[in-house]
Amino acid sequence: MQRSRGCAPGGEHGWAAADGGGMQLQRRERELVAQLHELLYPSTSPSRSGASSCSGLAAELYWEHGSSQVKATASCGGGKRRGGRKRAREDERHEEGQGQRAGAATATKATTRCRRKKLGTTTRTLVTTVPDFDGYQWRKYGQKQIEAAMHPRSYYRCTNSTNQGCPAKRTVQRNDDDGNDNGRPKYTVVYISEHSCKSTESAAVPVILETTVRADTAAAPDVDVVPGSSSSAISSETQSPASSSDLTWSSGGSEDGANPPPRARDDYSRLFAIEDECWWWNPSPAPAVAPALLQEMDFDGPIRSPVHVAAADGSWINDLFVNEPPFVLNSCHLFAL
DNA sequence: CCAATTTGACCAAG
DNA sequence: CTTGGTCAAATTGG
Repeated sequence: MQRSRGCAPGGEHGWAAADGGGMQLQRRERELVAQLHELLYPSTSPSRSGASSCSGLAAELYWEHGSSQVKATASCGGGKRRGGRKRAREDERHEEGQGQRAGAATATKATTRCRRKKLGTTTRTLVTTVPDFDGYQWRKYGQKQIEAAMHPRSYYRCTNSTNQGCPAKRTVQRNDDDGNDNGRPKYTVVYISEHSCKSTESAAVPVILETTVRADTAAAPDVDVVPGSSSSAISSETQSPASSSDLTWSSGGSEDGANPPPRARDDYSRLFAIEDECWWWNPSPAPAVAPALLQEMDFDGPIRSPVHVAAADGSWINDLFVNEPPFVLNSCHLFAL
């Protein structure tokens, strides 16, 4: 199984695909993201000065640890549609008889299949407007309409699951309540298990996610890491055009993140400055795409976010997901301390 | 032609 | 029984 056409990291949702030869862009993206990572969480490496902006990520990032209850909403298969059809399982059943039902044939499946969440697995929940942007490559293996949710839930697993047996999985659901009143649907992304795969060319660098996970050790000392007992959240007002450093952190058990944590907020407020602004990735004059126009885009599914990182010297290094048109939804500026 | 997505069936946990 | 998670054939885009 080779990925000659691999999509950009996490890019398998609908319209995200269709990369031409953006391998380089992709790589670049990873680098930038890695930088971002460092800027945000200089835990292991000394922080560097400089500013970065990651569009899309802007919106909101709620993190929860442990087996938290996800609210739902999804990434329907709105984008590109490839295939899908009925499966003649019934026929199989007939041929094989009942034996298969609970017997032999099931054996193989039974071993691999793991219904529901395992108790031991780690789960992290993220609420964002750009569910695709996590630096990993995922392969969709299912979609399900959840009862309580308006939108279906998409199931992804790491593309290296087969190669390296990476257990990492994730589900993406579009929130129904957050509404599109502002053209930016949010998605709840639940990450199950951690990546055991080595990031090769096809696999992007573990970005924000991993970092955030480590919030317990370095990034957010305040945050309790006990699974299910705490959660941290970053939220930003994506609508206010100039609401920079409008962040809300929550470390309580509330899923909404209503409790403004102690100092975490302070620290991160300085790190984050989110603005509802659009950046064009191309240094060269890009088509004047009105921000407003962007909001009108109809996102049926998760979107991949472009990355904009500022160089230390002040110049902007813009990077966009491969094959993406020169525009972004919004951006978040990250200012390193 | 290959590989990723779609999508309904399957099936175990609650 | 209900519901959510997974499988895998079919399908299609590149």
